[in-house]
Amino acid sequence: MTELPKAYDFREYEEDIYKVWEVRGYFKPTNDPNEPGHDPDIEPFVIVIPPPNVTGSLHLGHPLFVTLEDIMIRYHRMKGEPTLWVPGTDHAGIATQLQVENLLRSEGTSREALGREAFEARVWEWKHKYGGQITTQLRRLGASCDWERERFTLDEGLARAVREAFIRLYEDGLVYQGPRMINWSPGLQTAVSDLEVEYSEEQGKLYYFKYMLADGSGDYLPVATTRPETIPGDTGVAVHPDDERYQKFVGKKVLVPVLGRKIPVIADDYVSKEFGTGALKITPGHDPHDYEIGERHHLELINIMNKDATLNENAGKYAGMERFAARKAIWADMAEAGLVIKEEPYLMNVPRSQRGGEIVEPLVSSQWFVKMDSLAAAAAESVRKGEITFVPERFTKVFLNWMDNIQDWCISRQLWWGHRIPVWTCQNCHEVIVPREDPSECPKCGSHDLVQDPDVLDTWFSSGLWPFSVFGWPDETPDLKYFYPTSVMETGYDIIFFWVARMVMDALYFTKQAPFHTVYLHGLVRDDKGQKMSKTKGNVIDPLVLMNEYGTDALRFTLVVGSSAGNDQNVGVKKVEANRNFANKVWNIGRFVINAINRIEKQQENEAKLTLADAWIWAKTRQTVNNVNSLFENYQFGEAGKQVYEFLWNDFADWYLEASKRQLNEDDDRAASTARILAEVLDLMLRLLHPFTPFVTEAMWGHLKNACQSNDKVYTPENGWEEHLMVAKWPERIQNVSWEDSAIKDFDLVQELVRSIRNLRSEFKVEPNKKVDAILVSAARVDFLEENKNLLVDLAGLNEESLVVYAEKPDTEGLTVLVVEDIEVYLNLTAGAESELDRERLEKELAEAESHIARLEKLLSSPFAQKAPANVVEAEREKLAGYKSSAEKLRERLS
RNA sequence: GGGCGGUUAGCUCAGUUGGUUAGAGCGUUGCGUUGACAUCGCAAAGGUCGUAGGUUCGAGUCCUAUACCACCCA
Repeated sequence: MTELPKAYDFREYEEDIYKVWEVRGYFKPTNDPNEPGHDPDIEPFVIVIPPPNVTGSLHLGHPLFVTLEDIMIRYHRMKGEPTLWVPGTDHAGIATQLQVENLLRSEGTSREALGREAFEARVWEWKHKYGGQITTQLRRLGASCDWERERFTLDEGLARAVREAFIRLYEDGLVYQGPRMINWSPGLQTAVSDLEVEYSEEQGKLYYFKYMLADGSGDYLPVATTRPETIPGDTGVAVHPDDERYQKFVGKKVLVPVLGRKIPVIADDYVSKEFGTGALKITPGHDPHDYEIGERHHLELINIMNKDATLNENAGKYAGMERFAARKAIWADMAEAGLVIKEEPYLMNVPRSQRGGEIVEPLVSSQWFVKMDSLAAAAAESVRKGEITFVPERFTKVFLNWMDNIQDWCISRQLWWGHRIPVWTCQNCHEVIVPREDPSECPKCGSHDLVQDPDVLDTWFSSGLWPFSVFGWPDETPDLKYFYPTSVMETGYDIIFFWVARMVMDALYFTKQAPFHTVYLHGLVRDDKGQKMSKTKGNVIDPLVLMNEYGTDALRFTLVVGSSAGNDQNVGVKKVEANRNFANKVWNIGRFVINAINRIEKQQENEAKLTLADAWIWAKTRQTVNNVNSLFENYQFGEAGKQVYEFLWNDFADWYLEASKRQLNEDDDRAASTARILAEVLDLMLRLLHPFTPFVTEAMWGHLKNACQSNDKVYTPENGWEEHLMVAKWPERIQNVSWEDSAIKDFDLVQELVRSIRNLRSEFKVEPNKKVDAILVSAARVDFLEENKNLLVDLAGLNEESLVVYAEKPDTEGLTVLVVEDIEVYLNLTAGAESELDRERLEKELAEAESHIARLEKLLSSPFAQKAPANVVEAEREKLAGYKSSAEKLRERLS
């Protein structure tokens, strides 16, 4: 039997343990529908991974979601359910394309130079080279996913699903193409969806100028705008219908500055009388609100901008100028023409691209859209009916609010990396073909001159299908039949619209079922000061560095424990370090228990009556097991982990292990019984803790199992030892036994006595290893004290030989007293007895007791005594009695 | 403009059926090599639970108002 090292070294275990799990096939679901003997009636637990960006690098969000999902998966697996976690990655159209384009740039070439096909090949090459990185890192995190079912949003099967989905939507009239106002990203040269635009408040200017009447009267309408460069696109000026100032202008024509084009003045209640001058220039081609007003009033729509955000020929002399240069030029010309009134500083909402941050340009462009209203209505209904619930619950409202105000979704992207839109146009007869197989000729005219739409689909279009496409949809595969719908969708609240919403809509539409019954949303990870982590701030903590330094378990535990669902959390290195220490604590508890097991020589012959410590730790164990079960059922993983942590450290290690040391040296039956309790409690706790910190628990459990098996006199779990902890049985709730409450109450008293004695020793500067002579006095608790005086001897450092218990107070001359409820403890503290210090201490204690007595007497004479539940009142009465007897003893001593 | 979350110890945060002296980790202070653990142990200091009302026998927890911070939607 080799001695275990004093400290847990995660490097020794993590990699090997993960390999063993995988080789043993533990990541694969039991009751696999593709294997013989499959029982379709057993309900599986299934999670599909929120696929990380295939070229992305690991950040702290990954360990967070991996840990949460792994916790759920391991918990259900240990409960014996068929459990499947499908891993995979996302092709992330824009992000990936940009990365490869950067690479090409460094090679002095570009995607345009390569051409579409060569570029795509290049991206695949990149994907094969770096795509594995992220999944390797997920493995390091301990993710127990079924790697044989790993998918990629751009793999062949998913491409089929995407095409099928597109075609069905098209055939049902839910996908359409047409010119609409969209968000254009000039740098990326693609349309983006509304969700990919972020608005940031920035200091800008409000420009006031004159819209001269076309009748030559010299009268003008004062107008304010934040974007003078769009003036050439103006096709109207709007005022509020009730605005007396401007009513006389409505219906007249005004002249577009510099260009001199005549445009109408219209009345519309969209205009706010208070904003600016109360008159609004309308540019239907370059502002979403103006677009709507333009539609209402049939205003002309003029596009003045090129795709690269320079102005075009419709802007007259400004053609070719970049948008912000044009702003200056136009304003200068207007000033010269005497049209400028004033400028004032103005805080404006600037639309910026979520990726890259450049200013997005609203403009009209022909794109593909998904019609959302019916899809959204179905999704909202499903949630309202309770088919899908959110954790935390408050996101239900967020979700429904979005669904109720849905806009059509722009799904085409002018990129080369992604699912190509499966639409061909016959160049001969202009027939539009949306086929399931790539066409070679036009079904209408037979022409072979077919051209496919050059655009690709928004990545989220394929992500939305993920919960069923990963199982082979549209085919009715065994996996789809058995594992779909899935159970829980776990992801960050920041993609509730991007992803969760789309999944729900797609699933209801294509599979007629909600894709999962529960959505668990986690918060964002921030640095230890609550700042968003970003490379520019330099406050990014690399998870790999943390794992290398402190171990995976420490990182996992940190991210889950001490945070709650849906709330952001701050993570600092210190916390991870503290949890590394916890892993070490678990390890050393294990070493102690194993050592105890190894020293047992004789099997337990007679039932040893439980000691107070035994009864107490068992009661606490049961409480912990039951609490953790409830917490898991309510998705309160952080609190569950914390409870195990506190039990192991504060109850088991600090108290029971200490108490067990003597018991292990008593007679054979007692020793064997104690070792059994140690082993059983540790076994249970390792099981409870395993989903959180899978490595150290698996490692220690293996050692525990070995020790128990090589000394099977001691302990064997009810159902025997499983192969590995990962597939061991989860501890279900344990029934309460009658003696638990009194065991807890009694041990609490012991703890209080021990703490008081320790405090007093510390106050009187008694050497830690000095045994103190003591006398215990209590009329009512002689038996209790006799039975448990060993605990006081061991835990409080009393002198065993001289310790005596009395019912009646003997001569205690020269001894220092402390009082806990009706128990007096007289200690022989040579330095202290009868001193001023001692007196002061007793007076302080008396004062404290008296203040409690006053407080409780007041409480108990208030309506509380009648109205509060009996047990609550009783508890207060007992406290009062305790304080009263303490006070009495103290007063006696002081007199 | 609408909505949501937060405000608890020096710092970072827990605290889900309201139960009566409010918890943890880190930090601080003092003591410590008792064969599980110095990646540790024992102890100490430290909080009118943002503010003001209300409901209640009882409020960190429920309600109303309000301040500040953060976020989401428009």
